[in-house]
Amino acid sequence: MGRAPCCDKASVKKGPWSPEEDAKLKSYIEQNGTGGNWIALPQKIGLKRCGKSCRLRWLNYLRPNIKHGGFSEEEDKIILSLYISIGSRWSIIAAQLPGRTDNDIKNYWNTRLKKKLFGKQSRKDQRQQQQQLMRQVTANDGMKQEAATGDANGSSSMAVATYNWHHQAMAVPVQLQPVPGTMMGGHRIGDEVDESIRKLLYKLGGAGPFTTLPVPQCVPPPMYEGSPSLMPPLCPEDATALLNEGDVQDSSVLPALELDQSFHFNQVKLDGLESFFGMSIDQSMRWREVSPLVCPNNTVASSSQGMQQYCLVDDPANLGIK
DNA sequence: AATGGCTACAACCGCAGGCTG
DNA sequence: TCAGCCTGCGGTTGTAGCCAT
Repeated sequence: MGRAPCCDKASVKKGPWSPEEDAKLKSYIEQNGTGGNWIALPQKIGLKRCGKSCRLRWLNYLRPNIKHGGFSEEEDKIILSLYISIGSRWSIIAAQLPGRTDNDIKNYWNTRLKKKLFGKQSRKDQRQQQQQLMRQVTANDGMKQEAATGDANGSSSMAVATYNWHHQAMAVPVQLQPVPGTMMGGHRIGDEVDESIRKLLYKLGGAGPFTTLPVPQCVPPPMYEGSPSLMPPLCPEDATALLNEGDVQDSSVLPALELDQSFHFNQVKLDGLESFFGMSIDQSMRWREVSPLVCPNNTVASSSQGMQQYCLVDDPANLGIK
């Protein structure tokens, strides 16, 4: 027996919302609330929409105080820090950015930030950077001259000034807001505790995202004539079995582990990280060794039991995670 | 001016988990 | 205890608009 569909797909409208539909939904929710039942809501207000669709439209677009586009560098840094720490938990990341929705952040990550991270900038970004650089250069006569002449290596100051986003991201420590509903210093943060977020944070790692997780003691595959092997790491059976378990299989649960393996076996990712951290990363380096570069507060540690802690860029206390 | 490719974003889809009867 | 319902989440898709050629 299959799952009952959330709505009759034949009779519901799909696609972009019209201003009239928006107005109907908005005014109804503002006056009456959702009534705790999204499925019944469209029928109540005469909308030929699926309840899920209404919910999404309200949460991502119609809700008051929603910001769209125009992500600041500070927001970039927060998103990046949290992505490195907890992976694609967009709802948690969104909770740190007032006015932003998980969908917005997810889209922003997929279209912009990921490309920055892996060294590919959109043409729009390139143009903006170019324009910004030109403004800087023209504002500074000396720099302007240098840009025109170039140095002995044939590179100009324009090249030297190439946007180094990852350095900027690392340079400024990110102060994050405590997540509502988490414990801090033995007491709750505020009375408006969001239990669901707290539960979610606990689920991330049992006692919290900063909990310890077993790390398979994998051996890198042999190198062939000095070239990195495409073979997967050689892991003990128990570690492999662990990796096949649902909890650990989810790459977003174990970002540090995933990155660790990626360092060895995915040249594309390696290149991206190398470019991101603005340094040369040796192929033989493991994430454990490199992660302090990502986690300047030494939030990564290995114990003698082969357990590894989550990589959190910021002090967990700043995240309201304990 | 036409067009093909790319980008950004809104919306959809399916799954997992919590709740309830 | 369990089946069904509902919500929330994350991944994916569709498409409008922009840009380069």
